[in-house]
Amino acid sequence: MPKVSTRTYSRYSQEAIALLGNLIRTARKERRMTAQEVAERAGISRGLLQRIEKGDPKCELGATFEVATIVGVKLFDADATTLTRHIRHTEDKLALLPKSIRKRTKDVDDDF
Amino acid sequence: MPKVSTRTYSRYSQEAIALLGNLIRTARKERRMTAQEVAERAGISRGLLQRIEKGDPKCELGATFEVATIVGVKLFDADATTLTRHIRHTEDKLALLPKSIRKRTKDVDDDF
DNA sequence: ATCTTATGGGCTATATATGGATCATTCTAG
DNA sequence: CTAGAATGATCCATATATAGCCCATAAGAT
Repeated sequence: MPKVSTRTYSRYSQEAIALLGNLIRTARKERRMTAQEVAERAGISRGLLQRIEKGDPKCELGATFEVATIVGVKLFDADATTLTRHIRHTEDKLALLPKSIRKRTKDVDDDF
Repeated sequence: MPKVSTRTYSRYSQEAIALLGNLIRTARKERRMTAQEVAERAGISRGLLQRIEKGDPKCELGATFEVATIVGVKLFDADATTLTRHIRHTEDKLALLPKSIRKRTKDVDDDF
Protein backbone atom coordinates (compact mmCIF):
# COMPACT_ATOMS: atom_id res chain seq x y z
CA MET A 1 0.00 0.00 0.00
CA PRO A 2 2.12 2.86 -1.32
CA LYS A 3 0.63 5.61 0.80
CA VAL A 4 1.50 8.29 -1.69
CA SER A 5 3.35 11.30 -0.39
CA THR A 6 0.88 14.13 -0.21
CA ARG A 7 2.84 17.12 0.86
CA THR A 8 1.59 20.56 0.08
CA TYR A 9 3.43 23.84 0.05
CA SER A 10 2.06 27.27 0.70
CA ARG A 11 2.22 29.80 -2.05
CA TYR A 12 4.88 31.70 -0.16
CA SER A 13 7.11 28.68 0.21
CA GLN A 14 6.77 27.85 -3.44
CA GLU A 15 7.55 31.38 -4.48
CA ALA A 16 10.52 31.58 -2.17
CA ILE A 17 11.93 28.34 -3.47
CA ALA A 18 11.33 29.33 -7.06
CA LEU A 19 13.01 32.67 -6.49
CA LEU A 20 15.98 31.04 -4.86
CA GLY A 21 16.31 28.75 -7.84
CA ASN A 22 16.11 31.64 -10.25
CA LEU A 23 18.68 33.60 -8.30
CA ILE A 24 21.00 30.63 -8.41
CA ARG A 25 20.64 30.10 -12.11
CA THR A 26 21.10 33.78 -12.82
CA ALA A 27 24.16 34.02 -10.61
CA ARG A 28 25.64 30.93 -12.19
CA LYS A 29 25.30 32.33 -15.67
CA GLU A 30 26.53 35.74 -14.67
CA ARG A 31 29.64 34.04 -13.41
CA ARG A 32 29.81 32.04 -16.60
CA MET A 33 29.79 28.71 -14.86
CA THR A 34 28.48 25.60 -16.50
CA ALA A 35 25.94 23.42 -14.77
CA GLN A 36 28.41 20.56 -14.77
CA GLU A 37 31.01 22.77 -13.15
CA VAL A 38 28.81 23.92 -10.29
CA ALA A 39 27.42 20.46 -9.72
CA GLU A 40 30.90 19.03 -9.39
CA ARG A 41 32.00 21.74 -7.03
CA ALA A 42 28.96 21.14 -4.89
CA GLY A 43 29.45 17.41 -5.00
CA ILE A 44 26.06 16.76 -6.51
CA SER A 45 24.76 15.53 -9.84
CA ARG A 46 23.89 17.80 -12.70
CA GLY A 47 20.35 16.53 -12.55
CA LEU A 48 19.95 17.67 -8.97
CA LEU A 49 21.31 21.07 -9.80
CA GLN A 50 18.72 21.32 -12.54
CA ARG A 51 15.95 20.59 -10.10
CA ILE A 52 17.29 23.09 -7.62
CA GLU A 53 17.42 25.82 -10.22
CA LYS A 54 13.94 24.88 -11.35
CA GLY A 55 12.63 25.33 -7.83
CA ASP A 56 11.81 21.76 -6.91
CA PRO A 57 10.89 21.68 -3.21
CA LYS A 58 11.97 18.09 -2.85
CA CYS A 59 15.68 18.77 -2.76
CA GLU A 60 18.11 18.52 0.05
CA LEU A 61 18.36 21.73 2.03
CA GLY A 62 22.11 21.35 2.35
CA ALA A 63 22.68 20.76 -1.34
CA THR A 64 20.62 23.80 -2.20
CA PHE A 65 22.39 26.10 0.21
CA GLU A 66 25.74 24.77 -0.89
CA VAL A 67 24.99 25.55 -4.50
CA ALA A 68 23.73 28.98 -3.57
CA THR A 69 26.95 29.64 -1.72
CA ILE A 70 29.07 28.47 -4.61
CA VAL A 71 27.46 30.77 -7.13
CA GLY A 72 27.48 33.62 -4.64
CA VAL A 73 23.86 33.87 -3.63
CA LYS A 74 23.84 34.96 -0.02
CA LEU A 75 21.12 33.66 2.18
CA PHE A 76 20.71 36.30 4.89
CA ASP A 77 23.15 38.50 2.97
CA ALA A 78 25.90 38.34 5.55
CA ASP A 79 29.27 36.68 5.74
CA ALA A 80 29.89 33.50 7.70
CA THR A 81 31.26 35.36 10.69
CA THR A 82 28.23 37.58 10.87
CA LEU A 83 26.02 34.54 10.65
CA THR A 84 27.82 33.05 13.59
CA ARG A 85 27.11 36.18 15.53
CA HIS A 86 23.46 36.01 14.58
CA ILE A 87 23.36 32.41 15.69
CA ARG A 88 24.69 33.38 19.10
CA HIS A 89 22.11 36.07 19.31
CA THR A 90 19.24 33.70 18.58
CA GLU A 91 20.69 31.29 21.10
CA ASP A 92 20.62 33.96 23.74
CA LYS A 93 17.07 34.74 22.82
CA LEU A 94 16.19 31.07 23.00
CA ALA A 95 17.67 30.82 26.45
CA LEU A 96 15.13 33.33 27.65
CA LEU A 97 12.18 31.60 26.08
CA PRO A 98 10.46 28.69 27.82
CA LYS A 99 12.04 25.33 27.19
CA SER A 100 8.71 23.78 26.46
CA ILE A 101 5.48 25.43 25.44
CA ARG A 102 2.43 24.61 27.46
CA LYS A 103 -0.92 24.92 25.87
CA ARG A 104 -3.36 26.79 28.07
CA THR A 105 -5.72 24.39 29.74
CA LYS A 106 -8.11 27.13 30.63
CA ASP A 107 -8.69 29.19 27.53
CA VAL A 108 -7.81 32.62 28.84
CA ASP A 109 -9.43 34.33 25.90
CA ASP A 110 -6.76 33.85 23.33
CA ASP A 111 -6.30 36.00 20.28
CA PHE A 112 -9.75 35.21 18.99
CA MET B 1 28.77 -2.22 -1.26
CA PRO B 2 27.08 0.74 0.41
CA LYS B 3 29.12 3.55 -1.15
CA VAL B 4 28.55 5.83 1.78
CA SER B 5 27.23 9.28 1.12
CA THR B 6 30.09 11.69 1.51
CA ARG B 7 28.61 15.09 1.09
CA THR B 8 30.34 18.07 2.57
CA TYR B 9 29.02 21.51 3.32
CA SER B 10 30.90 24.76 3.41
CA ARG B 11 31.09 26.64 6.64
CA TYR B 12 28.78 29.28 5.25
CA SER B 13 26.12 26.78 4.28
CA GLN B 14 26.27 25.14 7.66
CA GLU B 15 26.01 28.45 9.45
CA ALA B 16 23.14 29.58 7.27
CA ILE B 17 21.24 26.38 7.87
CA ALA B 18 21.93 26.49 11.58
CA LEU B 19 20.78 30.08 11.77
CA LEU B 20 17.62 29.29 9.88
CA GLY B 21 16.90 26.49 12.31
CA ASN B 22 17.49 28.73 15.27
CA LEU B 23 15.29 31.42 13.85
CA ILE B 24 12.54 28.89 13.34
CA ARG B 25 12.74 27.52 16.84
CA THR B 26 12.85 30.98 18.32
CA ALA B 27 9.90 32.15 16.27
CA ARG B 28 7.94 29.07 17.18
CA LYS B 29 8.41 29.62 20.87
CA GLU B 30 7.75 33.31 20.66
CA ARG B 31 4.44 32.41 19.11
CA ARG B 32 3.92 29.83 21.80
CA MET B 33 3.46 26.99 19.40
CA THR B 34 4.24 23.43 20.30
CA ALA B 35 6.45 21.31 18.10
CA GLN B 36 3.59 18.93 17.53
CA GLU B 37 1.39 21.80 16.47
CA VAL B 38 3.78 23.20 13.89
CA ALA B 39 4.63 19.77 12.55
CA GLU B 40 0.98 18.99 12.00
CA ARG B 41 0.34 22.27 10.29
CA ALA B 42 3.29 21.70 8.01
CA GLY B 43 2.23 18.16 7.34
CA ILE B 44 5.47 16.69 8.60
CA SER B 45 6.52 14.59 11.56
CA ARG B 46 7.68 16.02 14.83
CA GLY B 47 10.99 14.29 14.31
CA LEU B 48 11.61 16.11 11.07
CA LEU B 49 10.77 19.42 12.65
CA GLN B 50 13.30 18.66 15.34
CA ARG B 51 15.97 18.07 12.74
CA ILE B 52 15.07 21.23 10.88
CA GLU B 53 15.32 23.31 14.03
CA LYS B 54 18.58 21.65 14.87
CA GLY B 55 20.02 22.64 11.50
CA ASP B 56 20.31 19.27 9.82
CA PRO B 57 21.26 19.87 6.15
CA LYS B 58 19.63 16.62 5.06
CA CYS B 59 16.09 17.85 5.17
CA GLU B 60 13.69 18.60 2.42
CA LEU B 61 13.97 22.16 1.20
CA GLY B 62 10.21 22.44 0.85
CA ALA B 63 9.49 21.16 4.34
CA THR B 64 11.98 23.59 5.82
CA PHE B 65 10.61 26.60 3.99
CA GLU B 66 7.08 25.57 4.83
CA VAL B 67 7.89 25.44 8.51
CA ALA B 68 9.66 28.76 8.32
CA THR B 69 6.62 30.28 6.70
CA ILE B 70 4.28 28.85 9.32
CA VAL B 71 6.18 30.27 12.25
CA GLY B 72 6.64 33.56 10.43
CA VAL B 73 10.29 33.48 9.44
CA LYS B 74 10.52 35.31 6.16
CA LEU B 75 13.06 34.15 3.68
CA PHE B 76 13.87 37.21 1.57
CA ASP B 77 11.74 39.28 3.93
CA ALA B 78 9.03 40.08 1.42
CA ASP B 79 5.45 38.99 0.92
CA ALA B 80 4.44 36.42 -1.66
CA THR B 81 3.40 39.04 -4.17
CA THR B 82 6.69 40.81 -3.92
CA LEU B 83 8.46 37.51 -4.36
CA THR B 84 6.51 36.94 -7.55
CA ARG B 85 7.70 40.29 -8.79
CA HIS B 86 11.28 39.40 -7.94
CA ILE B 87 10.88 36.15 -9.79
CA ARG B 88 9.76 37.99 -12.91
CA HIS B 89 12.71 40.25 -12.56
CA THR B 90 15.18 37.40 -12.41
CA GLU B 91 13.43 35.81 -15.35
CA ASP B 92 13.93 38.97 -17.37
CA LYS B 93 17.55 38.98 -16.34
CA LEU B 94 17.89 35.35 -17.31
CA ALA B 95 16.44 36.08 -20.71
CA LEU B 96 19.34 38.39 -21.37
CA LEU B 97 21.96 35.92 -20.27
CA PRO B 98 23.24 33.22 -22.63
CA LYS B 99 21.17 30.07 -22.71
CA SER B 100 24.22 27.92 -22.37
CA ILE B 101 27.62 28.83 -21.07
CA ARG B 102 30.57 28.08 -23.31
CA LYS B 103 33.89 27.66 -21.71
CA ARG B 104 36.51 29.82 -23.41
CA THR B 105 38.75 27.78 -25.63
CA LYS B 106 41.33 30.50 -25.80
CA ASP B 107 41.89 31.92 -22.35
CA VAL B 108 41.25 35.60 -22.99
CA ASP B 109 42.80 36.77 -19.72
CA ASP B 110 39.90 36.29 -17.38
CA ASP B 111 39.15 38.40 -14.32
CA PHE B 112 42.41 37.54 -12.67
C1' DA C 1 27.12 26.04 -42.12
C1' DT C 2 29.38 23.01 -39.14
C1' DC C 3 31.15 21.28 -35.10
C1' DT C 4 31.10 20.98 -30.26
C1' DT C 5 29.27 21.39 -25.98
C1' DA C 6 25.71 22.69 -22.69
C1' DT C 7 21.34 21.76 -21.48
C1' DG C 8 16.88 19.35 -20.70
C1' DG C 9 14.46 15.30 -19.95
C1' DG C 10 13.77 10.40 -18.92
C1' DC C 11 15.13 6.06 -16.93
C1' DT C 12 16.74 2.64 -13.14
C1' DA C 13 19.12 1.13 -9.01
C1' DT C 14 20.35 2.37 -4.73
C1' DA C 15 21.22 5.22 -0.79
C1' DT C 16 18.70 7.61 2.42
C1' DA C 17 15.28 10.76 4.47
C1' DT C 18 10.97 10.43 6.62
C1' DG C 19 6.98 8.79 9.44
C1' DG C 20 5.59 6.57 13.35
C1' DA C 21 6.22 4.32 17.50
C1' DT C 22 8.47 4.11 21.82
C1' DC C 23 10.97 5.66 26.02
C1' DA C 24 13.29 8.81 29.22
C1' DT C 25 13.73 13.28 30.70
C1' DT C 26 12.74 17.91 31.50
C1' DC C 27 9.74 21.41 32.21
C1' DT C 28 5.44 23.94 33.35
C1' DA C 29 1.25 24.89 35.52
C1' DG C 30 -1.58 24.26 39.25
C1' DC D 1 5.13 18.77 45.12
C1' DT D 2 2.80 16.54 41.62
C1' DA D 3 0.68 15.38 37.33
C1' DG D 4 0.69 15.93 32.78
C1' DA D 5 2.63 17.54 28.81
C1' DA D 6 6.45 18.78 25.71
C1' DT D 7 10.69 17.64 24.21
C1' DG D 8 14.79 14.86 22.82
C1' DA D 9 16.47 10.73 21.23
C1' DT D 10 16.48 6.18 19.04
C1' DC D 11 14.87 2.43 16.03
C1' DC D 12 12.66 0.38 12.01
C1' DA D 13 10.11 0.02 7.64
C1' DT D 14 9.30 2.16 3.58
C1' DA D 15 8.63 5.88 0.44
C1' DT D 16 11.55 8.63 -2.18
C1' DA D 17 15.42 11.59 -3.62
C1' DT D 18 19.66 11.13 -5.86
C1' DA D 19 23.50 9.50 -8.96
C1' DG D 20 24.57 8.09 -13.23
C1' DC D 21 23.38 6.71 -17.25
C1' DC D 22 21.20 7.68 -21.69
C1' DC D 23 19.45 10.51 -25.76
C1' DA D 24 17.76 14.62 -28.29
C1' DT D 25 18.00 19.23 -28.93
C1' DA D 26 19.64 23.82 -28.60
C1' DA D 27 23.01 27.09 -28.67
C1' DG D 28 27.51 29.15 -28.96
C1' DA D 29 31.97 29.50 -31.40
C1' DT D 30 34.71 29.23 -35.48
